Amino acid sequence: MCPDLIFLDSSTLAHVNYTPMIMRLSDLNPAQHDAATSTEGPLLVLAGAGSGKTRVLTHRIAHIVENGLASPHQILAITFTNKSASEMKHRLAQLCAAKSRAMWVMTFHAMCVRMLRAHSDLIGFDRSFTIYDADDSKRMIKEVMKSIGLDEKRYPVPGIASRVSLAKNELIGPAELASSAVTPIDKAAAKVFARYKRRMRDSNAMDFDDLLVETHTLLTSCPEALEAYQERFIYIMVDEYQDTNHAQYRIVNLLASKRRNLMVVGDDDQSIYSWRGADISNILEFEKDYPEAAVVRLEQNYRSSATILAAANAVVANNSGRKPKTLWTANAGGESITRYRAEDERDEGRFIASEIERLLRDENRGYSDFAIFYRTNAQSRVIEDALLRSGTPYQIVGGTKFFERAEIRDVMAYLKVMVNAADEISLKRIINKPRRGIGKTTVERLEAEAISRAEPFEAVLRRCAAGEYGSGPAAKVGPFVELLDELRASAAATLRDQIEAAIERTGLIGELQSENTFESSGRIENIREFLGVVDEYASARAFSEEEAPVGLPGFMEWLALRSDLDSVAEGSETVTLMTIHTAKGLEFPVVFIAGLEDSIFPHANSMFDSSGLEEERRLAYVAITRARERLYLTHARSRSLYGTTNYNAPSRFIAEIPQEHLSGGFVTPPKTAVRTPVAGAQYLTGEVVEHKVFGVGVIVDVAGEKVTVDFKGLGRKNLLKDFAPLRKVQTGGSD
DNA sequence: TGGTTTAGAGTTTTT
DNA sequence: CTCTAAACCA
Repeated sequence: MCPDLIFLDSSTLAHVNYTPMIMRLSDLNPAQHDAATSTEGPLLVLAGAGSGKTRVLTHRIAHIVENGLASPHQILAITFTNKSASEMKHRLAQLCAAKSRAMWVMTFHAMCVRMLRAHSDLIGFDRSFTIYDADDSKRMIKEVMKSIGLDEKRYPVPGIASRVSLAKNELIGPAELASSAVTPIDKAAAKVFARYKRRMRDSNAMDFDDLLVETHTLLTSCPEALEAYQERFIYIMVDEYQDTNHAQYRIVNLLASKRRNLMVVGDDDQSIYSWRGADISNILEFEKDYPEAAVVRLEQNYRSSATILAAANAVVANNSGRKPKTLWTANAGGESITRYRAEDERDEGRFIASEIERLLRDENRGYSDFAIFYRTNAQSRVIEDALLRSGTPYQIVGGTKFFERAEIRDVMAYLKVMVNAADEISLKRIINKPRRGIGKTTVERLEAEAISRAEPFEAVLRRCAAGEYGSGPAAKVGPFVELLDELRASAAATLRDQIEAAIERTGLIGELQSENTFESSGRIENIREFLGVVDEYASARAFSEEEAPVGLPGFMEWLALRSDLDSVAEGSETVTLMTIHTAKGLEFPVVFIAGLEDSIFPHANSMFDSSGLEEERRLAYVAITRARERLYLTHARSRSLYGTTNYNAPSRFIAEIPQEHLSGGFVTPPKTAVRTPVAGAQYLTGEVVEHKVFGVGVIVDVAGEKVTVDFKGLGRKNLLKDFAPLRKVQTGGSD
């Protein structure tokens, strides 16, 4: 997908000459070599940050194949992200060429989907089941709550959803959750869970958690299936083991229990997803589960300067219950860490922007050398603002997501309904999009009818279209049902043609065109961009496995399991902004960690219990260890958040770094760094402009100092008209 | 039914 | 402060 990316996380690249096509175990240090060649029996690899674990994993797999210990299709390597899966695949392709194709190198969820599709009949789902994302899942929970009369005010949907999700991650079912429920909200969650489960099954849909739960069910209730996989996978490897939840842990154990050639790689100090059900004890207690396990520690860090590593070590040393390990490096001491105490968050942004400009000049660096991390997304705004003022090109990773846009979700809902007629949530989403006069009351009546008849929603729609509920609704619903039939019957030469024709036929674009506003033209643009995603899929699929489903169902599966992170444009010369969670697994020469204040980082909600605080500390450890050469820690004396100003103490994590590694504290930013603003420009709504970072966009609104610009593919941005690096574009259209 | 207004909520989010 | 979603009115 992004060939340039292959080595991005290759922490070892700096010291080893990587030679494609030739596997050289001699390139590994003794511990790495040990981990790569200890193939028989269980193995726990404790891999510190930047210690070359991906390198070990790929060399180990290559070693297994080269020595004929197993053939490629008998190897299973599980990762957490698509990004690390594709990185590993690329590296394997270079190490052992075509043989890597038959291997299962994929995420947990992708593995589950593959198993579930192969055996869907055994677990009572149709092969064409839909994967619901968090938004679909929340809608379903909402519907369930409405149907049993639970008040959303008293029982907030996110609270119910997270309880259900955590239960699933623990492999706890509705009945068990009900029996352990004490508080009203827990009782409500258990009630919702039971019905949710039923409705999901009726809709032939699974959410992300269900993929794990159902796979576990499959493997425990169908011994033949389990045995087949146990026989097949001679060697199993799991990356980021510290982030496995209980369901994942059980699935791995089931698969590995026969041959016991299980290698898990992880770092307990980098466990930062416990709030999502990740269970750190899975790694801490691996040796209890597998008493015969060998343990290898990768303790040499190849990434960071000695100073940065010392700071990271010092911070994380304050946590208790860690696996004992000391990360060391042969790298030079390097620059001391710069601490900057800003007056407020604007000053903080200004400092970061000016330091970037200074290093760019004095150290001859490029923009892509820099990354800015923050604890919460809300912090990015002010930093963006400062970067815009200084004319620094940047990209935000995470943030507003293309696939969360309403118009994209609408298109996807149509496609889901085409694949899976039982998908009620998607059906309800599109029933009145574009507007066809089917309002809330009609939908509610049809829904009640569906429940009382115990029929699928679409069946009731067909009754309605046939006139069972009068001619008025029939006239509205009839054309919709016809549309569905047509979409499902459509045949086209290519997937792209099929989807393009479907979008056209739905009338979504037609409605947006008749709106004829700048916003609607942006939405049309987004829908067109969606077709680009189809092409992206086609090319991604072109050089991957043949076992995966093809056509529209294959595309929908790929869409459901992909993430926005996959499409991050890494080749571009920009500063990168992201949350610390997103930064895990990446590295940059220069790193800024912003907002190091108590109640921001550590976050107020996690500050007052020790497990929460320890996870925040691990987050700090992850953030610090992303830096190769230079590290900046910034905090602000005052910070306004949600309209109120707070005075936060500097983060306790700063105090945990030995003073000899810190410099500054009161660095004054040079004022000269701020670029001359392009003051005085007048913009009118509808004008086309070009932005240094965001590209071409249309002015949607002008209000005082601010202009709102709708950028192609990026959506709307509020910019300061006198500072933003904007330039008027002569032509009328933005194609 | 559909547009407008107002009320409330706002850590982190690999899939 | 700023975005989203439910209530409200035409």
